[in-house]
Amino acid sequence: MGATKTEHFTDKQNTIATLAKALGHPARIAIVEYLIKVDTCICGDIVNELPLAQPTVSQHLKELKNTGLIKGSIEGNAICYCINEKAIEKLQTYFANISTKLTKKKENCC
Amino acid sequence: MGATKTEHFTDKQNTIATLAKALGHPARIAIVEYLIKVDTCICGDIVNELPLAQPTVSQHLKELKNTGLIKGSIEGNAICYCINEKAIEKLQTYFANISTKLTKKKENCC
DNA sequence: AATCTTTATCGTAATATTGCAATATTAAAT
DNA sequence: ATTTAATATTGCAATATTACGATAAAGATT
Repeated sequence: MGATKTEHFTDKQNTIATLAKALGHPARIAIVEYLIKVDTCICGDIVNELPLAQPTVSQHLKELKNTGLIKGSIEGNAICYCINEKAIEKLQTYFANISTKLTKKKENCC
Repeated sequence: MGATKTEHFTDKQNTIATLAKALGHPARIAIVEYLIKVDTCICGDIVNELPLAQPTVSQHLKELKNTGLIKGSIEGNAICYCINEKAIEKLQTYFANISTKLTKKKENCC
């Protein structure tokens, strides 16, 4: 035990959960926010932006990349990371949808 | 080590990360979706809706409650759970905001 | 070629999460 | 008062996550 039982849930549920999980750490939120702030892909100084050791940052970047939230391409001896807009859009759409459903909710609630 | 270093990040970053983390499991996504689907707070059969043992579900519900994503009130010998719209709204607003920022992005990107 | 810079990987320790059986709790029903 | 039903808590095993020092890899600079 200890491993998530993904097989019992729908693909969509697993996808959203995976994306949410990837953003479930303040460092990774900070990375995503930084990439949006700099508004470009010419990066290479993400480590200096975070209050964590370089291997830790590298690990968080890897995780964001694995879930598809960011993209990275080699650019000389630096690596150019940037947001994957499609992944963010998935989350945006998801929460917009359930938010809409909630506003249509009857008032028979606590 | 092993514990998240929340103290180095902003309150907002920690808040969003906590909410995202709570939704970072398909079972908890399924619970939230179910609560939205039934469109009411008269609950009491969440356990039967999920492919997990009762203690496991109870644990997931506790986690959602701790992060403020759902509310629960005792109603006889059943417990009435429902969505906390404000928490969902926080996420919705957050992703809508960064999504907007992304569309305004220059095209100097990979 | 030797060195510097940047990022990744390995190894490891500390902590957290997931899942469930067993048990407890609490209120309703008999 | 006993039983039933619904949910919570405890205890524990398996696994995952977080963090970082040490080291490796690879292109840039000198």
